[in-house]
Amino acid sequence: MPEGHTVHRLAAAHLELFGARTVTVASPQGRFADGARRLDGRVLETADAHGKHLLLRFDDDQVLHVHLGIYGKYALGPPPAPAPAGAIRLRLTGEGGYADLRGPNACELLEPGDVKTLLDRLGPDPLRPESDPALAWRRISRSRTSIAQLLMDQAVVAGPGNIYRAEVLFRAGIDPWLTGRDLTEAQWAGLWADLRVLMAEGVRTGRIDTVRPEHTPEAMGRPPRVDDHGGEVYVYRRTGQPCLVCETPVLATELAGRNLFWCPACQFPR
DNA sequence: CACTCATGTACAC
DNA sequence: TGTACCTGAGTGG
Repeated sequence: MPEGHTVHRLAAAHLELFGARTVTVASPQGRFADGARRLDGRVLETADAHGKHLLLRFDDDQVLHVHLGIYGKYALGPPPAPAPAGAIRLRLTGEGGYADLRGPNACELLEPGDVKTLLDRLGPDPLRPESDPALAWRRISRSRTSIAQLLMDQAVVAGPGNIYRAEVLFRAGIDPWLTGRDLTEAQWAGLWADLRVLMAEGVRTGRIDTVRPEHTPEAMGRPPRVDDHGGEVYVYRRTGQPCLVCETPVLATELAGRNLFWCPACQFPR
């Protein structure tokens, strides 16, 4: 379930489970057998998330790059690791526990130059304190592309995915089809600040909750509800259901191959 | 069992 | 714009 907050949690978890200790590395499924052999027995030195990319650096300066893509999943836990089940591309085991990786978009060893290339093509990550939102604004303010599409472009902003995209636009009351160049700088500042808040909370809790206290079902006098992805949201995957603020049915459409959800009343009529 | 869908990206045309 | 990648969960028969 990978948006940026998940990957930042994974980085922290890797340091906690394996940091500064020897790690056993295997590829039970076999598709990362060569890489696993090269990493086996090394010490994990750093674990970092940049947007949705996880970078694990080992004591011989080898860097493992993992990107979960849309299917990828980690299963982490304390020892002992369970008998391998299903297609496990990568298994790390150590005294602290185990980490099983399935279905990633990328699981590969990177040369130092590759790491730089990777990081250079990412926009600022709201979860990294040093990130500069002005770098994103430079591209957004010149673009004729919709803000909805720009928010999913990892070269513009690194980390947000389809849920944060939909939710942050809803919370700001912004029409998803507003173009980058028609967005005001103040609106961008607001979106960035909200991404920082929401995603940091996502790192803390491991879920995506975006509904403000005044709009919770309890506060609105409605029956309680749980969204199927585990958190509580305004519009993501709520097609046809009443907007939590104004009760207008939530709309959905496909935009650049992904589902986009929005409230046509709270976020401006088209 | 078959089929659909998914919090993503890269490349082809 | 379309399609491949890749795995599991959910649904329907």
